[in-house]
Amino acid sequence: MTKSSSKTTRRALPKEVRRQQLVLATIKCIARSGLSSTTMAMVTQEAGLSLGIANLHFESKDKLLIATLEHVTGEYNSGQEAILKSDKHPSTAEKIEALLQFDFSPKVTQKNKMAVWFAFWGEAKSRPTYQNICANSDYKSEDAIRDLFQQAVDEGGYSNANVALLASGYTALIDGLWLDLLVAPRRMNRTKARLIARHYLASAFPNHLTPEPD
Amino acid sequence: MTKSSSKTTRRALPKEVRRQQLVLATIKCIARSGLSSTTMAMVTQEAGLSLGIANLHFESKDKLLIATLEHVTGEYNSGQEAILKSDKHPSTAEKIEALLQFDFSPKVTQKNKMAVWFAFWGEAKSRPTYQNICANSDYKSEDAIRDLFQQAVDEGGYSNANVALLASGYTALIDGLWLDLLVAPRRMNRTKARLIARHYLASAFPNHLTPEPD
Amino acid sequence: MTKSSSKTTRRALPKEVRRQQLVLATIKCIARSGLSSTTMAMVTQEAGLSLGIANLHFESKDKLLIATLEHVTGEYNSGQEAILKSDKHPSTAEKIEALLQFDFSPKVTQKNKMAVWFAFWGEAKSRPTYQNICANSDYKSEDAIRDLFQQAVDEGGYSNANVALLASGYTALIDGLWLDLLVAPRRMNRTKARLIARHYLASAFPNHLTPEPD
Amino acid sequence: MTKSSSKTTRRALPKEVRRQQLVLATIKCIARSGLSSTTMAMVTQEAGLSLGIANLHFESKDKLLIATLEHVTGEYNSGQEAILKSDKHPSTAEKIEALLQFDFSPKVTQKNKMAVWFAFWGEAKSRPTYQNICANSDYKSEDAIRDLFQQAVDEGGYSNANVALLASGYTALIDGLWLDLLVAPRRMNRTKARLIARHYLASAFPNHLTPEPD
DNA sequence: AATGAATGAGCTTTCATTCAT
DNA sequence: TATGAATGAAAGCTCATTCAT
Repeated sequence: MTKSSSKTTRRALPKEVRRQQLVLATIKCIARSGLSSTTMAMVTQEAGLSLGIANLHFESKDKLLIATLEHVTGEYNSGQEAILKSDKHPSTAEKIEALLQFDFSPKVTQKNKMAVWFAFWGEAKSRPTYQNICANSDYKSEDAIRDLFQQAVDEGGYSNANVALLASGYTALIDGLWLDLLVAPRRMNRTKARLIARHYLASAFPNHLTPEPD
Repeated sequence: MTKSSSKTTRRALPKEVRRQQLVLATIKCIARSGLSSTTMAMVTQEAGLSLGIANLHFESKDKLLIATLEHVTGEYNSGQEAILKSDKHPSTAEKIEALLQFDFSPKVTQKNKMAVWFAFWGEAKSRPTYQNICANSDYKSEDAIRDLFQQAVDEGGYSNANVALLASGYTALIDGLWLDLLVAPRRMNRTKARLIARHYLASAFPNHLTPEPD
Repeated sequence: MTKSSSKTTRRALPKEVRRQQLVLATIKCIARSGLSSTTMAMVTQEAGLSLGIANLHFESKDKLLIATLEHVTGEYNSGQEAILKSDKHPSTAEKIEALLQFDFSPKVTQKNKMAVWFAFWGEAKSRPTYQNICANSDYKSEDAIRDLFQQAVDEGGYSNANVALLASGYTALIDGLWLDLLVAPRRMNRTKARLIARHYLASAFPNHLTPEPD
Repeated sequence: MTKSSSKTTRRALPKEVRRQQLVLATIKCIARSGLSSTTMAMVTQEAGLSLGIANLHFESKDKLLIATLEHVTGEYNSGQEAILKSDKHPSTAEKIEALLQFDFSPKVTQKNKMAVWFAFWGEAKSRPTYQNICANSDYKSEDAIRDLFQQAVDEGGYSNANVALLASGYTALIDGLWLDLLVAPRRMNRTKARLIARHYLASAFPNHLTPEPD
């Protein structure tokens, strides 16, 4: 199972490659064993590297974990940003639709990634650093969504819509759906989750979105 | 306070009292330090008891943690059940209103309790025992909510409403709002969260609930 | 060699006894292996105890080492003080003689103790804590010696004697002789060292002391 | 500066130059951080060289440390020898005076050098190699001093002087004074130390030296 | 039923050494 | 010669668990 089975040579690789390698291994380990049970030995073995290397590239376990959290949140935020700015979805309606697809795409709702996400959230209360990273990611995402919703409101003439509240609500709903996807997979699945989210948006922006997918 | 006051009489109670004492101390410790940093020494000190006592009453740390999780989920589930069955809220509309009040009451959204909740959720993926307890609590709650929503639908003539979906959606939204309450307190507060949840319900059951509180 | 071979029972002993046990084991280990090569495992094994116990009683290796240094310096200082205050040596001349005996007594010039002494001196430059303890012990000793010398001067009419200089000189000479005893045992021995110190004192206080022992 | 300047010509020198560079860096590091905390990375960085180079030129850390100790002791011994053999100080009295100046010259009592000296002495008990180097240096120095003292005795008619004892005593006194200079700088300084040493010599060789400097 | 000193497996971290470049 | 990324043994420390009292 150990990634690189070619134990043959000890090859020096660019710093960024090693860091990436270790972060990915960390994600796997957290998903498999949980945050608190993940050890440096586990991570480095998963990466097919030696024990000492993680401290060489990250100085400490804590910094490796933070880098891992930042990787996951960063990936989400930039993915979301890419969609909202993309020319592929010129209209607001298309953007909302694309956001919905993105939020429940296999990449985003990958069990490994979500497990990492929630593992850190679980520790966030007692770890200001985690808390900040999580909160900032949330704020960023919510801000982007609010801008999008504002456009929809401007276009659609939804008279007394509270954009801020809608954005917060959508963000919370997404978080909750992910949680159920992870924790109660027997009752929740991607399709169902996406449908619930769609209903939420359709009820707010009926001119942009139908409650049922076409 | 630490020791049983009367030397002469020893009741059968103490056993359950000790367990309670330890569970409450565990909640405080998890909220303060996180799940992984909570030690037996911490918990017993917080409870004002001796180190050995936790093992005496719970056999192992793991069992104490499980008892703690069960305490928190049980408290929520029975609180919810009490409301839905109570004679104080005879009508469906009143029950929905009461549920909303309950889900964002100070007792339920207490930081300590929520921190415990999410701490375990964070580890759930890699810990089947936690996963089961969390999922079962969720299922139980969702079932109760679905029954309530079914009543509303039966009464209100909401033609093509998907009750299961609404219940899942409401449950997810609540979870997500709690998460934001804990993780992004700068942007989310109880009043706002309750309003978002109310909007969600009002849009599904317009005859039972207004989007804005009276 | 492990001290207590009776691995039989794990018996709780008074805190002070355990600390003493560990400090004595530390002295042996430092003497045998040097300061930097002394490990917690070594010390606890030497004491016939378990690995964890040192941290239980001293919190950290550093604190154990400091306690060890304090033990050694404290022992010397209190031994010296006992002599200078004792009624067994009423006259100044007798006190000087007793000091000389003490400074080269088997107990004080025990290889183990001296090894510890110098091990810490060697690290003192870069470790303020060690430096302070060593310096304070030195100052204390030198002060006591200066008082004694002052008495001798007052009695003996040594006209232009510089008491402070003599005390500093004697202290330095003692330190240097100990060093040679430890480092160059082929050329230095207790008898020779004591003779050198005696000459030093006799040359300063000819009325109190003869250059050769009687 | 780090690299040999001329690409074209490579001299035989560099090898010795590199060793020198590393030894000097080691001295600085030991003085700054202590013997046990000095790492290869530290030393090579201090020298402005790459990590691997120390092993290239010294095979192991231990050999580098030994070379460093030899450098420091060698420097002292050859400095002392130079004085005692020099034509600049033809008379015995002048030689004694010069020795005194040398032993407390800034170069010899440089904090860095003394720190190294005592760092190794501290480990000597448990490290035969260090012990030998230190002892041999001491012996060499003491022998040279004994020869000088013998001359003084021959010239000065100091009837029943024990030259060996005096030489050992002087050596010990010097060591002790250095120690105090390093460890208790608040009470000892070069001038005071030199005065104490001078008194010691003056009391043995009154015809060659006055107790107070001219 | 209660205590807390004692245990030791298991963790993170350090760092001398190696070796592909 | 020279480099510095990579290695992994060995260290200090933590803490769930045990058990004599």
